[in-house]
Amino acid sequence: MVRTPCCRAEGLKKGAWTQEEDQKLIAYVQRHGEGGWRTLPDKAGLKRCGKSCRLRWANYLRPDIKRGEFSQDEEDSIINLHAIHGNKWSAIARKIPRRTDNEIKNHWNTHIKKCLVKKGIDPLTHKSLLDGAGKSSDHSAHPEKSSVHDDKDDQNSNNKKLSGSSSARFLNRVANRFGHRINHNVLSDIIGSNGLLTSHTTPTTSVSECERSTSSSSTHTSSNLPINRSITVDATSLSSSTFSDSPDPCLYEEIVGDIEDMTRFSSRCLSHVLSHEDLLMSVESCLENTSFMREITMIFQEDKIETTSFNDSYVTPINEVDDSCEGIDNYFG
DNA sequence: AATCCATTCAACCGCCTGGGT
DNA sequence: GACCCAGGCGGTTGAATGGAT
Repeated sequence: MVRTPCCRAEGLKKGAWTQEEDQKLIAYVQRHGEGGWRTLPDKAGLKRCGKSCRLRWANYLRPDIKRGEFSQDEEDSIINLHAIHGNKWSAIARKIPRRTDNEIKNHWNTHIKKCLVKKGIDPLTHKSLLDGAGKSSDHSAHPEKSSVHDDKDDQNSNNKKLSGSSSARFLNRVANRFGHRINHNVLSDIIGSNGLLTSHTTPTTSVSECERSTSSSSTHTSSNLPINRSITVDATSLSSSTFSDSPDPCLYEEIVGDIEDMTRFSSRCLSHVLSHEDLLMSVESCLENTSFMREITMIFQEDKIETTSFNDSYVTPINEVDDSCEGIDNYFG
């Protein structure tokens, strides 16, 4: 059977919508509601593709759409959400009231991206472009400008200790996933550490500042590590096709039960990972564009684990690594 | 005034996903 | 399970616009 095309090619209008077309579409949707886009053009007397109608309505004609310039708060939110979701514009749009994904996407590409670059921040990874310099990205220089995930209270409340067993479980899963790519000794050393970990969340770079000032960026500095790094987890942009192997059923229940601990652990652990030059070399391909973190997040997603708490702590500053993570610290010297 | 160039953003395109059968 | 369909999504395009020369 031949699949019917989404719209008849012949006689369909393209390009900018006229006022008359808009009125027809608005009138039809108001009368019949949204949906049935494929048949809508005929019924509404429009010579447009159904997709085009849906897009026009969703991005322009819907009454609850706010147009015009983005506020500082909105831009901040977009940057923060982009750090979490990546280019998942619809996911971002859902959290920015009255803005469409298309509008946000455009604004990102035309304004925000440039601002971040101007500030020396990689818009893809949200990491400093001046990686290794550790100078202009001193977070402490602009503590008041940290608008994202600046939840110290959460930090405190999350500061409960991790059991070594949950750490091991998590890393077992990580090892299963990445064993083919990462030196096994590294992970086994970490697993063997049974390190007690605490969570740390940190603010990311202020978004709104980019337009006001380009004098400095506000990522984190480490007093004891040469390179400033923050970890950005793109939880939703992960492709489910990344992994073909199924979750380990033996570990599943325990992992679900320990998710909070594990998210904290993974965040801390990977801070170490990302802060260590030698390991960086060995897993260079994994770390490209923080794909390593993304894929680890994927483990949680695959297990249908609520990622809220993980997202809340998606950035972990290197300088907040505490001494309780003995095994990892020992490994990294 | 004419031309060129950069920027913006509405709209399009192709692919993917989920639901129904 | 295979297939179809509708809707949704992200990337890209290109017309419109404005500034620079």
